[in-house]
Amino acid sequence: MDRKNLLNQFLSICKRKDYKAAIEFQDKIKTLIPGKPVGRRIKNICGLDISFDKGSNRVFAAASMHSFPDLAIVEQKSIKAKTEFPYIPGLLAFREGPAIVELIEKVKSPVDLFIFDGQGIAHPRGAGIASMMGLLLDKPSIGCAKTRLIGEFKEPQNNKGSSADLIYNNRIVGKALRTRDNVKPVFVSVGFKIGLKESLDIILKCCPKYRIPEPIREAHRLSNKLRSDYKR
DNA sequence: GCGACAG
DNA sequence: ATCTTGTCGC
Repeated sequence: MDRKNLLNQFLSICKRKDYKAAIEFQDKIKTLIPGKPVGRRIKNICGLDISFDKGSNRVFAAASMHSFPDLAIVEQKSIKAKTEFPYIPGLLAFREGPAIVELIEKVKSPVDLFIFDGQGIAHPRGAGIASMMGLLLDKPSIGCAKTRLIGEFKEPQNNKGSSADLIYNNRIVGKALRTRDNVKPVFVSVGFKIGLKESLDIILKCCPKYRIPEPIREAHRLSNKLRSDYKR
């Protein structure tokens, strides 16, 4: 089963809203996750996020490309799309994935790394949205969620840069990372083809001023802007 | 059965 | 996630 087939299979499941197949798909691909880390130097980081329209199935996906480590905006793209899948904890990728795939086709700059607003391997089946999309798009990726999905952790120290292990099934699946002094930590986990230590380092460097990494924060702004502009 | 539960 | 005003704190 090559990448193209996996992607088509994934999109089919999303369209059919096949919850059972979705879970089986995650169990099947988790053997390919997190993949072997790519040592290549990271120059361009792409943050991704989606905003939703309250009463419809419309979604607004945005990508914000930043040079690294200076974090300058290199390119930004956003699209309007539709989603069939509802939000179900553990199956987020099936709701947001199709729009992400469509969006990525419009991004022209070379991507070295994706940062997703959600979990990587810190997931019940080791297949959070960052891991799944990293695999399907064949790009290194990091999961950076605002809240926890699974696992236990001890509160990290209150200063920026402090972190604590996120433990699940007796394994370290990620870290609760303080990206600013005295703010709630974010949950960082390996997505695809990158190590945890490097992930933490990168996320921290993407937060020179705010709790949320600049690429994701910017993508979030973009998707919300597209939504508000659309409603007029 | 009960509680938890990314966005 | 989205719906929303004021409000507490650096």
